Amino acid sequence: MNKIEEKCIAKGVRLTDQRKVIAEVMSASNNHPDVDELHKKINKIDKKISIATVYRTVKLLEESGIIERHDFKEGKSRYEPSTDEHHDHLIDINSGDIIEFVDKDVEDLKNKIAQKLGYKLVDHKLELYGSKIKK
Amino acid sequence: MNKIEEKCIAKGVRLTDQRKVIAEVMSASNNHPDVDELHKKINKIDKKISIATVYRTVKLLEESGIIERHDFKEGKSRYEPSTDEHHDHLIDINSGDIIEFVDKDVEDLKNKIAQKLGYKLVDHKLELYGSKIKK
DNA sequence: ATAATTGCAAATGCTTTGCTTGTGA
DNA sequence: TCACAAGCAAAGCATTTGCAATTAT
Repeated sequence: MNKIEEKCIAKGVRLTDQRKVIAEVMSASNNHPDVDELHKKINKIDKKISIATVYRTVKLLEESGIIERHDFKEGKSRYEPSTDEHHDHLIDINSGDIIEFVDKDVEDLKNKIAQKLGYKLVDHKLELYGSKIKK
Repeated sequence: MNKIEEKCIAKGVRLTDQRKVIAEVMSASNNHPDVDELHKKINKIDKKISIATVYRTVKLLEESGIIERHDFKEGKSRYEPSTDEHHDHLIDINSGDIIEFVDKDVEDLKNKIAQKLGYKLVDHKLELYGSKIKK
Protein backbone atom coordinates (compact mmCIF):
# COMPACT_ATOMS: atom_id res chain seq x y z
CA MET A 1 0.00 0.00 0.00
CA ASN A 2 1.30 3.46 -0.87
CA LYS A 3 1.75 6.52 1.33
CA ILE A 4 -1.32 8.28 0.06
CA GLU A 5 -3.60 5.32 0.70
CA GLU A 6 -2.15 5.05 4.19
CA LYS A 7 -2.88 8.68 4.87
CA CYS A 8 -6.40 8.32 3.54
CA ILE A 9 -7.06 5.57 6.05
CA ALA A 10 -5.47 7.56 8.83
CA LYS A 11 -7.68 10.54 8.00
CA GLY A 12 -10.83 8.52 7.46
CA VAL A 13 -11.03 9.24 3.74
CA ARG A 14 -13.10 6.51 2.13
CA LEU A 15 -11.08 4.42 -0.28
CA THR A 16 -12.92 3.64 -3.47
CA ASP A 17 -11.40 1.75 -6.39
CA GLN A 18 -10.98 5.01 -8.27
CA ARG A 19 -9.26 6.70 -5.35
CA LYS A 20 -6.88 3.78 -5.01
CA VAL A 21 -5.83 4.18 -8.61
CA ILE A 22 -5.46 7.93 -8.23
CA ALA A 23 -3.44 7.44 -5.03
CA GLU A 24 -1.21 4.95 -6.78
CA VAL A 25 -0.50 7.18 -9.76
CA MET A 26 -0.02 10.22 -7.56
CA SER A 27 2.40 8.32 -5.31
CA ALA A 28 4.42 7.14 -8.26
CA SER A 29 4.71 10.55 -9.85
CA ASN A 30 7.57 12.78 -8.93
CA ASN A 31 7.02 15.59 -11.38
CA HIS A 32 4.10 17.66 -10.10
CA PRO A 33 1.48 16.49 -12.61
CA ASP A 34 -1.54 18.57 -13.55
CA VAL A 35 -5.01 17.04 -13.60
CA ASP A 36 -4.90 16.22 -17.27
CA GLU A 37 -1.57 14.41 -17.04
CA LEU A 38 -2.86 12.57 -14.00
CA HIS A 39 -6.03 11.58 -15.79
CA LYS A 40 -4.12 10.20 -18.77
CA LYS A 41 -1.93 8.01 -16.56
CA ILE A 42 -4.92 6.90 -14.54
CA ASN A 43 -6.78 5.90 -17.69
CA LYS A 44 -3.95 3.54 -18.61
CA ILE A 45 -4.88 1.59 -15.50
CA ASP A 46 -8.64 2.11 -15.62
CA LYS A 47 -10.19 3.62 -18.69
CA LYS A 48 -13.49 4.32 -16.99
CA ILE A 49 -12.33 6.83 -14.38
CA SER A 50 -13.63 10.23 -15.40
CA ILE A 51 -11.76 13.48 -15.20
CA ALA A 52 -14.49 14.83 -12.91
CA THR A 53 -13.54 12.17 -10.39
CA VAL A 54 -9.90 13.11 -10.69
CA TYR A 55 -10.77 16.74 -10.04
CA ARG A 56 -12.94 15.84 -7.06
CA THR A 57 -10.36 13.47 -5.58
CA VAL A 58 -7.45 15.80 -5.98
CA LYS A 59 -9.46 18.52 -4.27
CA LEU A 60 -10.42 16.19 -1.45
CA LEU A 61 -6.85 15.04 -0.93
CA GLU A 62 -5.65 18.59 -0.90
CA GLU A 63 -8.22 19.66 1.65
CA SER A 64 -7.19 16.69 3.77
CA GLY A 65 -3.57 17.79 3.60
CA ILE A 66 -2.53 14.60 1.84
CA ILE A 67 -1.33 16.27 -1.32
CA GLU A 68 -0.38 19.84 -2.15
CA ARG A 69 -1.55 22.09 -4.92
CA HIS A 70 0.74 24.53 -6.68
CA ASP A 71 -0.19 27.27 -9.09
CA PHE A 72 2.89 28.05 -11.03
CA LYS A 73 2.75 30.54 -13.90
CA GLU A 74 0.37 28.57 -16.08
CA GLY A 75 -3.35 28.50 -16.15
CA LYS A 76 -3.65 25.25 -14.26
CA SER A 77 -2.80 23.62 -10.95
CA ARG A 78 -0.14 21.01 -10.34
CA TYR A 79 -0.05 18.51 -7.48
CA GLU A 80 2.45 16.62 -5.40
CA PRO A 81 2.25 14.35 -2.35
CA SER A 82 2.68 16.29 0.88
CA THR A 83 6.06 15.99 2.53
CA ASP A 84 7.03 16.32 6.17
CA GLU A 85 9.40 19.12 5.53
CA HIS A 86 8.39 22.26 3.69
CA HIS A 87 10.21 22.85 0.45
CA ASP A 88 10.12 25.43 -2.29
CA HIS A 89 10.44 25.27 -6.06
CA LEU A 90 12.63 26.50 -8.83
CA ILE A 91 10.98 26.33 -12.24
CA ASP A 92 13.13 26.04 -15.34
CA ILE A 93 11.54 28.57 -17.66
CA ASN A 94 12.85 26.80 -20.74
CA SER A 95 12.08 23.15 -20.06
CA GLY A 96 9.35 23.53 -17.45
CA ASP A 97 11.31 21.26 -15.11
CA ILE A 98 10.54 21.77 -11.46
CA ILE A 99 13.36 21.52 -8.96
CA GLU A 100 12.59 21.20 -5.28
CA PHE A 101 14.80 22.64 -2.62
CA VAL A 102 14.85 23.09 1.12
CA ASP A 103 16.51 26.09 2.63
CA LYS A 104 16.50 26.66 6.33
CA ASP A 105 17.46 30.30 6.03
CA VAL A 106 14.43 30.96 3.87
CA GLU A 107 12.14 29.30 6.38
CA ASP A 108 13.54 31.37 9.21
CA LEU A 109 13.25 34.57 7.22
CA LYS A 110 9.64 33.92 6.30
CA ASN A 111 8.65 33.64 9.91
CA LYS A 112 10.68 36.63 10.93
CA ILE A 113 9.11 38.82 8.26
CA ALA A 114 5.56 37.73 9.05
CA GLN A 115 6.14 38.37 12.71
CA LYS A 116 7.61 41.78 12.04
CA LEU A 117 4.47 42.68 10.07
CA GLY A 118 2.26 41.49 12.90
CA TYR A 119 1.06 38.30 11.28
CA LYS A 120 0.98 34.65 12.14
CA LEU A 121 2.26 32.71 9.13
CA VAL A 122 -0.30 30.23 7.85
CA ASP A 123 1.09 29.39 4.45
CA HIS A 124 3.81 30.61 2.17
CA LYS A 125 5.52 29.93 -1.08
CA LEU A 126 8.74 30.91 -2.69
CA GLU A 127 9.02 30.33 -6.40
CA LEU A 128 12.15 30.96 -8.39
CA TYR A 129 12.04 31.07 -12.15
CA GLY A 130 15.32 30.68 -13.92
CA SER A 131 17.29 29.43 -16.87
CA LYS A 132 20.08 26.90 -16.67
CA ILE A 133 23.58 28.28 -16.62
CA LYS A 134 25.68 26.61 -19.31
CA LYS A 135 28.91 25.19 -18.08
CA MET B 1 0.36 62.74 -17.06
CA ASN B 2 0.75 59.63 -14.91
CA LYS B 3 3.68 57.24 -14.61
CA ILE B 4 2.10 54.55 -16.72
CA GLU B 5 1.38 56.90 -19.60
CA GLU B 6 4.96 58.13 -19.39
CA LYS B 7 6.28 54.61 -19.59
CA CYS B 8 4.01 53.82 -22.52
CA ILE B 9 5.51 56.71 -24.45
CA ALA B 10 9.01 55.71 -23.44
CA LYS B 11 8.36 52.18 -24.68
CA GLY B 12 6.52 53.21 -27.82
CA VAL B 13 3.18 51.81 -26.72
CA ARG B 14 0.47 53.58 -28.68
CA LEU B 15 -1.75 55.67 -26.43
CA THR B 16 -5.42 55.40 -27.29
CA ASP B 17 -8.19 57.08 -25.32
CA GLN B 18 -9.03 53.76 -23.73
CA ARG B 19 -5.46 53.10 -22.70
CA LYS B 20 -5.19 56.53 -21.17
CA VAL B 21 -8.17 55.81 -18.95
CA ILE B 22 -6.81 52.41 -18.01
CA ALA B 23 -3.42 53.93 -17.24
CA GLU B 24 -5.04 56.56 -15.08
CA VAL B 25 -7.11 54.10 -13.06
CA MET B 26 -4.19 51.72 -12.73
CA SER B 27 -1.93 54.54 -11.55
CA ALA B 28 -4.40 55.68 -8.96
CA SER B 29 -4.96 52.20 -7.54
CA ASN B 30 -2.82 50.97 -4.74
CA ASN B 31 -4.59 47.75 -3.93
CA HIS B 32 -3.66 45.26 -6.65
CA PRO B 33 -6.99 45.25 -8.53
CA ASP B 34 -8.17 42.36 -10.65
CA VAL B 35 -9.51 42.92 -14.16
CA ASP B 36 -13.10 43.07 -13.05
CA GLU B 37 -12.44 45.68 -10.37
CA LEU B 38 -10.39 47.64 -12.87
CA HIS B 39 -13.14 47.45 -15.46
CA LYS B 40 -15.75 48.75 -13.01
CA LYS B 41 -13.62 51.77 -12.08
CA ILE B 42 -12.81 52.42 -15.72
CA ASN B 43 -16.47 52.35 -16.65
CA LYS B 44 -17.14 55.15 -14.19
CA ILE B 45 -14.97 57.32 -16.41
CA ASP B 46 -15.95 55.84 -19.76
CA LYS B 47 -18.88 53.47 -19.94
CA LYS B 48 -17.99 52.27 -23.42
CA ILE B 49 -14.65 50.64 -22.67
CA SER B 50 -15.12 46.89 -22.90
CA ILE B 51 -13.65 44.29 -20.61
CA ALA B 52 -11.92 42.72 -23.60
CA THR B 53 -9.94 45.92 -24.03
CA VAL B 54 -9.03 45.91 -20.36
CA TYR B 55 -7.78 42.34 -20.69
CA ARG B 56 -5.82 43.17 -23.82
CA THR B 57 -4.31 46.32 -22.34
CA VAL B 58 -3.37 44.77 -19.05
CA LYS B 59 -1.64 41.98 -20.95
CA LEU B 60 0.17 44.43 -23.18
CA LEU B 61 1.32 46.53 -20.24
CA GLU B 62 2.53 43.47 -18.44
CA GLU B 63 4.49 42.25 -21.46
CA SER B 64 6.03 45.70 -21.72
CA GLY B 65 7.10 45.55 -18.08
CA ILE B 66 4.97 48.53 -17.18
CA ILE B 67 2.73 46.71 -14.76
CA GLU B 68 3.07 43.41 -12.93
CA ARG B 69 0.71 40.49 -12.72
CA HIS B 70 0.27 38.45 -9.56
CA ASP B 71 -1.55 35.19 -9.16
CA PHE B 72 -2.34 34.89 -5.52
CA LYS B 73 -4.47 31.99 -4.29
CA GLU B 74 -7.61 32.90 -6.17
CA GLY B 75 -8.73 32.00 -9.61
CA LYS B 76 -7.80 35.35 -11.10
CA SER B 77 -4.88 37.69 -11.68
CA ARG B 78 -4.22 40.95 -9.90
CA TYR B 79 -2.13 43.83 -11.18
CA GLU B 80 0.04 46.64 -9.86
CA PRO B 81 2.29 49.26 -11.46
CA SER B 82 5.89 48.09 -11.70
CA THR B 83 8.25 49.51 -9.15
CA ASP B 84 11.98 50.08 -9.34
CA GLU B 85 12.70 47.89 -6.40
CA HIS B 86 11.47 44.33 -6.18
CA HIS B 87 9.09 43.65 -3.33
CA ASP B 88 7.11 40.69 -2.09
CA HIS B 89 3.65 40.28 -0.63
CA LEU B 90 1.94 39.14 2.51
CA ILE B 91 -1.72 38.32 2.01
CA ASP B 92 -4.10 38.58 4.94
CA ILE B 93 -6.11 35.38 4.64
CA ASN B 94 -9.05 36.86 6.52
CA SER B 95 -9.48 40.27 4.95
CA GLY B 96 -7.70 39.71 1.64
CA ASP B 97 -5.53 42.75 2.32
CA ILE B 98 -2.22 42.71 0.55
CA ILE B 99 0.83 44.07 2.32
CA GLU B 100 3.99 44.81 0.40
CA PHE B 101 7.42 44.44 1.88
CA VAL B 102 11.02 44.67 0.81
CA ASP B 103 13.60 42.46 2.43
CA LYS B 104 17.17 42.56 1.32
CA ASP B 105 18.03 39.25 2.98
CA VAL B 106 15.34 37.51 0.97
CA GLU B 107 16.65 38.98 -2.25
CA ASP B 108 20.18 37.84 -1.49
CA LEU B 109 19.00 34.37 -0.56
CA LYS B 110 17.01 33.96 -3.76
CA ASN B 111 20.05 34.64 -5.87
CA LYS B 112 22.27 32.43 -3.79
CA ILE B 113 19.86 29.52 -4.03
CA ALA B 114 19.37 29.84 -7.77
CA GLN B 115 23.10 30.03 -8.27
CA LYS B 116 23.70 26.99 -6.11
CA LEU B 117 21.23 25.05 -8.26
CA GLY B 118 22.97 26.17 -11.43
CA TYR B 119 20.37 28.65 -12.59
CA LYS B 120 20.27 32.27 -13.55
CA LEU B 121 17.36 33.89 -11.73
CA VAL B 122 14.87 35.42 -14.15
CA ASP B 123 11.89 35.95 -11.92
CA HIS B 124 10.84 35.06 -8.45
CA LYS B 125 8.13 35.57 -5.92
CA LEU B 126 7.68 35.07 -2.25
CA GLU B 127 4.14 35.05 -0.95
CA LEU B 128 3.29 34.87 2.71
CA TYR B 129 -0.24 34.07 3.80
CA GLY B 130 -1.09 34.92 7.36
CA SER B 131 -3.59 36.08 9.90
CA LYS B 132 -3.24 39.20 11.99
CA ILE B 133 -1.94 38.74 15.50
CA LYS B 134 -4.27 40.38 17.98
CA LYS B 135 -2.59 42.73 20.35
C1' DA C 1 -3.22 55.79 -45.73
C1' DT C 2 -2.95 51.93 -43.13
C1' DA C 3 -1.49 49.15 -39.53
C1' DA C 4 -3.01 48.86 -35.01
C1' DT C 5 -6.95 48.94 -31.82
C1' DT C 6 -11.67 48.44 -30.33
C1' DG C 7 -16.29 46.30 -29.18
C1' DC C 8 -19.03 42.61 -29.43
C1' DA C 9 -20.07 38.03 -29.08
C1' DA C 10 -18.53 33.61 -29.51
C1' DA C 11 -14.95 30.43 -28.20
C1' DT C 12 -11.60 28.65 -25.06
C1' DG C 13 -9.45 26.09 -21.14
C1' DC C 14 -9.66 24.67 -16.62
C1' DT C 15 -12.65 23.45 -13.06
C1' DT C 16 -17.08 22.67 -10.73
C1' DT C 17 -21.72 20.85 -10.32
C1' DG C 18 -26.60 18.71 -10.82
C1' DC C 19 -28.44 14.57 -11.36
C1' DT C 20 -28.95 9.67 -11.62
C1' DT C 21 -26.86 5.36 -10.75
C1' DG C 22 -23.53 2.68 -8.28
C1' DT C 23 -20.95 1.25 -4.00
C1' DG C 24 -17.95 1.03 0.35
C1' DA C 25 -18.16 0.47 5.36
C1' DT D 1 -28.63 -0.23 4.43
C1' DC D 2 -27.69 4.34 2.97
C1' DA D 3 -24.75 8.24 3.16
C1' DC D 4 -21.30 8.98 0.12
C1' DA D 5 -18.97 8.59 -4.50
C1' DA D 6 -18.81 8.20 -9.66
C1' DG D 7 -19.98 9.20 -14.46
C1' DC D 8 -21.84 12.09 -17.65
C1' DA D 9 -22.99 16.22 -19.59
C1' DA D 10 -23.97 20.83 -18.77
C1' DA D 11 -22.64 25.04 -16.45
C1' DG D 12 -19.27 28.41 -14.55
C1' DC D 13 -15.62 31.61 -14.54
C1' DA D 14 -11.61 33.98 -16.08
C1' DT D 15 -9.50 34.91 -20.20
C1' DT D 16 -8.77 34.98 -25.27
C1' DT D 17 -10.03 35.62 -30.02
C1' DG D 18 -12.34 36.34 -34.88
C1' DC D 19 -14.25 39.83 -37.26
C1' DA D 20 -16.00 44.16 -38.83
C1' DA D 21 -15.77 48.92 -37.69
C1' DT D 22 -12.87 52.64 -35.84
C1' DT D 23 -8.71 55.33 -34.89
C1' DA D 24 -3.80 56.94 -33.98
C1' DT D 25 0.25 58.28 -36.21
